[in-house]
Amino acid sequence: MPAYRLSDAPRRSRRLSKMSPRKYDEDGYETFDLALLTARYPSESTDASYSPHPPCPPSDCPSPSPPPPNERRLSASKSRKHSEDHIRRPPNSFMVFRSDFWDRQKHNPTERDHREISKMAGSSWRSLPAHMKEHWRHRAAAIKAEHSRKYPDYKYSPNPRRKPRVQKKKGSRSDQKEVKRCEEVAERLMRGVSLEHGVECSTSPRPTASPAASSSPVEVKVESPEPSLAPLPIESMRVASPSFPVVGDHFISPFVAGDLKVEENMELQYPDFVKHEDESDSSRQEPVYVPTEDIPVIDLPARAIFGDFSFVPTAAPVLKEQSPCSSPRVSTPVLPSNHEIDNYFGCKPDVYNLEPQQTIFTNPNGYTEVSSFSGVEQFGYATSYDVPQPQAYYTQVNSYHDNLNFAVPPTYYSHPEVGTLEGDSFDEDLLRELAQSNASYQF
DNA sequence: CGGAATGAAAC
DNA sequence: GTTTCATTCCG
Repeated sequence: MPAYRLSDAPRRSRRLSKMSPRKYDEDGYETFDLALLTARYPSESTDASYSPHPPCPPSDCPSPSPPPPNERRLSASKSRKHSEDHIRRPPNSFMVFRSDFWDRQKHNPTERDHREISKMAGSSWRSLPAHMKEHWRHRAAAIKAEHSRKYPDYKYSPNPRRKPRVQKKKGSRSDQKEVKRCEEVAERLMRGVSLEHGVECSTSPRPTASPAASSSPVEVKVESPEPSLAPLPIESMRVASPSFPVVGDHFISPFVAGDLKVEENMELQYPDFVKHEDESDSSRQEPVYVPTEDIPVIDLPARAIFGDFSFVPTAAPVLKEQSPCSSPRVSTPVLPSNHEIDNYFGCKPDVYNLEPQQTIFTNPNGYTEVSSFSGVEQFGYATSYDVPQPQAYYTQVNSYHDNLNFAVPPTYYSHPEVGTLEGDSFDEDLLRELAQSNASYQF
């Protein structure tokens, strides 16, 4: 049974993240369709980078098996890696994080040397709040789950050990001082400190194989007016893209720009949303910090759990000016209108425009997610503010990653036993039956 | 192609 | 405990 609500604290509407869609260049990301339930993969990726494992419908794609053992044996790791049938390991949480870390900066990088990028990512990682690390672990777990689905026979089989005895020095994962300094730089990045002052973590000269080389310090260049890396006062913090800002425990999306004044007991909330077709609309209001208690408590029905999948029907919130919602096709949760949702949550919830092949599902960790398709962010991020049906809403509650509450049009409920609308196997009656047999599900 | 990070999985 | 390899791309 998936852990869903981790906290007993009241659910409050809060939206801390609205990252722009990201594309993953490599397998495991871009092709991460998690087509547990639905059929089609994207026809093609628009991304210039090519996935070595092109998308392919599960039905058409014989489940890949690991390369023949002998072939694996004789190839060097490099050629093996590049061989067509080599199946890469799923990335661990840090690798996913690092990819994201780079993704945020690559369009406007202050540092191009990936040895430094890695150092900064490492620093950021170590300073990441636990719940955010959990977020990345959860993403890695989902990627891994998809990897297993795609390659059921995959087994990690590293090359035979070549250097039996090159003992890495204890401190060689970086010299302690260097770590510290880099952490300071990374912290600035993480907090979204504007980089306009030329803060950079200039690398030590290229490290040689000699362990002594690792002791060369990281030089931190900070041009005036900031002479040092003294911690920034939070109240004057400037959040700028590209950044990965964290305020206290909270993740703030990079698109949040401007001076934010943050005080204790305040949390980020988006203002009443004004329809913007265009992100560059200058009238767009920035999110503001408000007292926590001012954020309306959300009282949502319990999550329905169907075996491996679960859904949270978002009941129509009680609004002052309640109006009928979009009409569901079957007896499913009544979806509030966009306007109602905006009012209710005090902000624009992220909206997913689900493609036919997309679906809502609960991943092995018990988190609700939207399956991905090519070129579009797969987890928890808005893909659009336009809301043609079908659509799904979610708001973030209590933390960045957990307690996602979805409202999904009935046609997009999916279940292994029920199927999805996409397939012909979608069985509304069975869905209804399952739903009714589950006391926690409320229509 | 090494390297820089962290972590999973295999020895 | 030690090694490889996941990501990324500059030097």
